[in-house]
Amino acid sequence: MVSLKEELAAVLEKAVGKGLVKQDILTIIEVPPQSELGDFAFPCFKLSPAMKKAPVEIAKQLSEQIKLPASFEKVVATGPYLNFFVKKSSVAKQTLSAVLKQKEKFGHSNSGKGKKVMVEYSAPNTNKPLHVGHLRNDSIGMAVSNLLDATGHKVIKANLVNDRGIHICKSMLAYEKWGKGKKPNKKSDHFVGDYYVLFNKHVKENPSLEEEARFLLKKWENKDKAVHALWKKMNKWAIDGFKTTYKEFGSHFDIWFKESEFYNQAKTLIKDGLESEIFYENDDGAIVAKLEHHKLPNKIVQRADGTSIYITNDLALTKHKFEKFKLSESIWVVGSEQNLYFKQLFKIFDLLGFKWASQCKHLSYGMVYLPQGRMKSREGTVIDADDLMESVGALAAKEIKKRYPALSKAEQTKRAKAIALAAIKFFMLRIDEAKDLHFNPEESLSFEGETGPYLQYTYARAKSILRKAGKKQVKPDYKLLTENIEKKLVLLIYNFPGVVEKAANTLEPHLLSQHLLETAAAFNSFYHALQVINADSKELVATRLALVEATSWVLKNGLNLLNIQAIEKM
RNA sequence: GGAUCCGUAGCCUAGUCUGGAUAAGGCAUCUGCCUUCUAAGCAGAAGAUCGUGGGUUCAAAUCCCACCGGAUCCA
Repeated sequence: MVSLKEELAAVLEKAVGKGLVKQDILTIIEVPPQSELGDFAFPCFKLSPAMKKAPVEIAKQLSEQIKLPASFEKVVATGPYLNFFVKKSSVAKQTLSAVLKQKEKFGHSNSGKGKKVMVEYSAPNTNKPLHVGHLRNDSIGMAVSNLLDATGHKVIKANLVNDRGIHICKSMLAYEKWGKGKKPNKKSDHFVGDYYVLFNKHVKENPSLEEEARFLLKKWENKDKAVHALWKKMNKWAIDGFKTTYKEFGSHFDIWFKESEFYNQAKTLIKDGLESEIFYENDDGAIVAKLEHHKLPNKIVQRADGTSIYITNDLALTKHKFEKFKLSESIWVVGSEQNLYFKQLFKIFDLLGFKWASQCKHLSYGMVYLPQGRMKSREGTVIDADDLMESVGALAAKEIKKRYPALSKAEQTKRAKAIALAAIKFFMLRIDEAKDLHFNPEESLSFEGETGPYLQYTYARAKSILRKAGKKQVKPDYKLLTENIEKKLVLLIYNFPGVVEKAANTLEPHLLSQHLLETAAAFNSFYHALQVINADSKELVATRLALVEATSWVLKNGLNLLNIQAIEKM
């Protein structure tokens, strides 16, 4: 389907002649600030020098000469702008009939033409439970995966568990000292996390605990049997706990990697790097990647004692990813504090000559802050993921009870869960991924205004109309959609696939979030201004029902792409 | 010390990549609207030196430079 914009650009190219080609014109065409002005606009300033005329006159002249494209009904010169109006009925027919035919899920999974992409997200540490930061990470990771999937790519969702290192040793040490033999008496990842907090509490009085933890890590390095047994036991507790949280939140993974499995697996890479003089050996024996000529600080890739650090494991894991899974692209959903790290990592891949180096992308997102500042898990000042879901769920349940006291307990719980998750996820996905997010547990999660529940509510309203209307007897007549608000809705529905495409290409789910808010707002205005079931004629009822159905389809599919459930009743 | 990101009404954000018409929403405040399809909604009022200063341009929230403030990372 040729887009309206392209149709317009083709005609403008002919009318304007020389200077500008279609590609230029496409970037110049814009949407006027008020819909009354028109649906598309062409500012004539750029033509002024070549035509040696004032933009206002050019607009006037073009408005008289131009031959309108088939989908357009009117062109008006407003000052220096050429404003075009689309033919409502034909766009409505085109858009709505196309949407209504697509009863199924939006998009075309695995069309075969797309890329094979791995999206790595979440990346928990096994010394503590998941917190709001992970929820932002997971929300973005899932949304991006869904967007890529819907736009024809094969997506592999991966979770890299950071299951080794000094942080785990701290939890292990505290457990050895103050919890030895105890079994989890609460959610098992929380049980493990408590010992991490306990360690950090005691280390203030007793700094030698740091030394003991390092000693434990040494023993782990040396494959001490008892230490490995404890490590495995506590990691299992942690990961079992994560799995419950993921299930509740709706995070899915196709594959799990563990950092420990790639620990010290980069020996060949290190050797190659040394031979090709991309790496060099420091005086103390540490291996360093020479990046200073590439406007980056040098990066240690292996410690003086020969042990791996995080980047060493990433070197090995990434090579494994691309080779084993034959990826065309790999995306890391990781916080912005790692921006430099990923620049260095990708530059090292590039220098080592991996041709997939250019297909590595860091989807950087802003940090989540609490009113008291940065979260510090060592001090326990974090918003726990499980606690948050539970408290928002309780809040949602209260709201439901207020509205529908007679509703069954089971239905109440079901709805409360869906609404709470929508509130949390949409809060994470509404804003630009790159921006830091200041999270205030008391104020941040509302069910009103620009929220997930608002979108769910709008969907439920639309579905309610469709339920009450029953079966249509008459065919829609798209010429009957004459109101401005109807036209606005049609154009928003029309734009939905394009927005999804762009959000997928730029890895910016918030573009979709914003579009859904606009669509919902337009639908609610429509809902209040005009009657559907009680409209003047049978034909108008049928036509508006088609509009309602198409809107509900956009909302449902849009929400699902954001990994948010659309609920039929609310 | 160096690098990167951010700064838009009391608060939270969209718009910045790709410059274009009166800077667009939400929260909070105020006024209306439930005997018509779900009021978690709608309509309206009020609220902005787009951090500051300079530059480029017919045109700057948007591009460039400097500075201020905040965050992050590196040493």
